[in-house]
Formats: sequence, C-alpha cells, structure tokens
Amino acid sequence: MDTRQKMLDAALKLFADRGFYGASMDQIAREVGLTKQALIHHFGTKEKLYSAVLEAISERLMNDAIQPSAQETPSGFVDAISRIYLRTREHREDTLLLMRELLDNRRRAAQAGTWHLKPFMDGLAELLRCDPFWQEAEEPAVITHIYQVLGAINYFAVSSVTLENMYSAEHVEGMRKCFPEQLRSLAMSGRSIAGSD
Amino acid sequence: MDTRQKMLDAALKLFADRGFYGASMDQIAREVGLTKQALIHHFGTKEKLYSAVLEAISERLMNDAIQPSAQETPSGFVDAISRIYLRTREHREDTLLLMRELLDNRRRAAQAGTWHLKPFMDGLAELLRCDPFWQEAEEPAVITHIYQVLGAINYFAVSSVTLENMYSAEHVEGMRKCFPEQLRSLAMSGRSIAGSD
DNA sequence: CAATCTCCTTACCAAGTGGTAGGTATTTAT
DNA sequence: ATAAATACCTACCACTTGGTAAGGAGATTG
Repeated sequence: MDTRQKMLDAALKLFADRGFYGASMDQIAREVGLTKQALIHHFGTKEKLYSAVLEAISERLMNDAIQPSAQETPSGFVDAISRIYLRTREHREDTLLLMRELLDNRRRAAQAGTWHLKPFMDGLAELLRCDPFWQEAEEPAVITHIYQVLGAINYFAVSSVTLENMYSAEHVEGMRKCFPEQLRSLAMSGRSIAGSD
Repeated sequence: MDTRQKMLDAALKLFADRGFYGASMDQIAREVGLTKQALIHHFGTKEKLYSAVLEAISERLMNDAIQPSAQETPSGFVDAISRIYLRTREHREDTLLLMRELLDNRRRAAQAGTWHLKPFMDGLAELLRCDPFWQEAEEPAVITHIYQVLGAINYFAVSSVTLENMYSAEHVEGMRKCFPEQLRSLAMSGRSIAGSD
C-alpha cells in the first residue's frame, strides 16, 4: 500500500486515540515502521499532517453519508440518520477524531477543517425539509434538530468505554440493540405531536 | 481565596481548553501566579491534579442537577433535562472537560473518574421511570434514551465555536433560542407515538 | 529560643517535543 | 550516461515536559 496512505492511517489512529497533543510525530512514524523525518518529508509539519487526516475524514463522510441518499422522500432524513449511525460504528476513529476537533478547533481555529462539514449539514437540512412538518420551519430550528440528533449519535459512539465501565458489557450490548429504533423516534420527534398525520 | 481552590480553577480552565496533554503544569501554575512546583506541592502529580479537578466537577454536577429535582412527577425527567441543559451554559468548562474525559479515559482508564457519574445516570433513570410510558421499559432502553438526550445537550454545548464558524452568529443565537423547546420534544420522543394520551 | 510544619522558591534533570541540515540510495527524466 | 527528483536516513538543535532535591520565609508549637 501507498506509504503516504499508511501514514495517514497511522496518524488517524493515534490522533483519534490520544488527540493532537497526545500523539507525537515519532509515535506515528514508528507505527508505520519509519522515522519521523519520513513523516515530515511527506507532510511538512505536524499541523499539516493533522489537516490532511481531517480532510480525508470529511471527504469520506460526505461520500458515504450524504451522496447515496439523494432520495428526497419524507423519510429521507431518518434514513440518512440511520446510515450515519451505522457509520460511527464502522469508522470509530473518524468519529472520535471529529469529536476531538470539535473541542480543539477553538484554538487552532479560523483555518482548519471542521467546517468542511458545512456541506454535510446542508445536505441533511435539505433532506429534513422534505418532511412536510419541517418544510416551512425556520432555518435555525432545522439545524437545531439535526444537531440534536447528530449529538445523540456521536456522543453515544464516543462513550462505549465509559458505558462499559458504568454498566455491564451485556447492558451496553442491549443499548446498541435498541439504539437505532429509539434514534428513529428521536429523529422524528416534534413531528408526531404537532403534525399528527 | 484558597490557593488550592485557585489552582483547581486554573487547572479546570486549561484542561477544558486544551486537554490533559495540551495543558502543562507550568501554564496552570503561571495562571495562578505561582511556579509549577507549588502545584506539585499541593497535588503531587499532574494525574492527581487532573483527578481532583474531575472529582470537583462530578460533585458539582450531582449537587445541582439531580438533588433539587426529587420531585417525582411524570415530567420530572424533562424538567431535569432542561436544568442540565442550562447548566452546560453556566458551567461551560465542566462540560468541555467531561467531554474530553469521555474521549481520553480509554487510555487512562480503569481508575479515574467519569463513572463517578453513575449516580447521576441512576438519578435520571429513576426520574424517567416516573413517566408511565417508561415505567416498564427495559433498563437498556431507559439508559439509551437518557444517553441520547444527554448527547444532544452536550454535543451542542461543545460546538458553539464550530457552529459560529459554519453559520452566522445570529443563526447560532437563533439555535440557542429554540434549543430548549426542541429538547423537550426530544426528551419526550417515543412517548407521544405509542402513548397518545 | 528552638523545632517543626506549611507553602513556596530556585536549580536541576532526563526524556521527549517538533523541526532543520545534510547526506544517501533509488528511481525517473533527459 | 547524466541530471534531477523522490524517499528515506542519521545527527543534531532549541525548547518544553513532568518531576526531584534542597532550601528559605513565616507561622505554630514545644
């Protein structure tokens, strides 16, 4: 496999696991079996490496979360949300790193990438508006709803270690089982009260 | 004010802002106007300082989020959730640090504190069960619901910087306005579909 | 007055940080 | 064949990290 890609993978893994400061260039390089100067050769600086990782993530997210759901049915939003939830389980590291970026970008702000995710949010907003109940809602209300549902997903995705320490492993397994269905309720919340079709 | 308390405040601020690795003993000490050895004198090691901060947080959270809501009415849960949301705005740093801990404890795991929050979760579960709809629900389903709602709250609380970069400041202000009401819908989701009172 | 204890200091340390400089082997282009 | 670019290396740098050692000022206690 491409060295550069191997480096990106290792960087993703370590950044996701320990954060920007917690992961060192040396560790990342060793993970690929090279020296840190090889890393620097390919990416210039640690910041740029981090940016490259972030960019790869947002590209991936766009590709397989929004694109294939061009189906603009009333349930398009709920379906997309389900797919996004599944994604958090398949791409744990992406999810972890995005959450970290959410916390860190205040400092590294104003340049790097989380708002590469704007199109992602816009795509979801468009889907949500296909639901008659949300069609004429104010923009902030729409985004708020999306954000609440995304929050439910990502927070859970990031909490497995904690949950397994607070409850038993079977308990957590039980939660994973009922999560998708309850997520659907969540994604449709508001609608069934006022709309009542 | 107590020096020790000033140190805890400064540590909370910097840990919340930059994470465990991103904040150094030296920075924290300078924030109080002392040297890092004064910090070490009081807390021993960086890890212990961090633990002390975490303990203070969970104590605070228990005190003013669960305790005053002993009112076990059907809406007790939703009320508690509203209060918890307000808390994230009053104690931004607590919220940020807890979110970080969620991401980091996998490594520092098996000893330190997030599952000090177990009583907090249990308190919420008890409140939720006062709602007839949830009374006989399975335990994992109850916890899942709580976790989804908490996720919506905390994710939003932690995202203000990102949101203000993706959207305008007024937009985000609009979101903050409608957040509490939509949060109530979320917290009651599921119920209104099957229950239909 | 002397001893101790608390709180804090300066001085220091080994280990690690991101990054530069400069070189070598191998591939590619001319 | 020669020049140039690519991909990597060792060696080194200034700096920061958490932590230790030892001691000083000030109050408390014998």
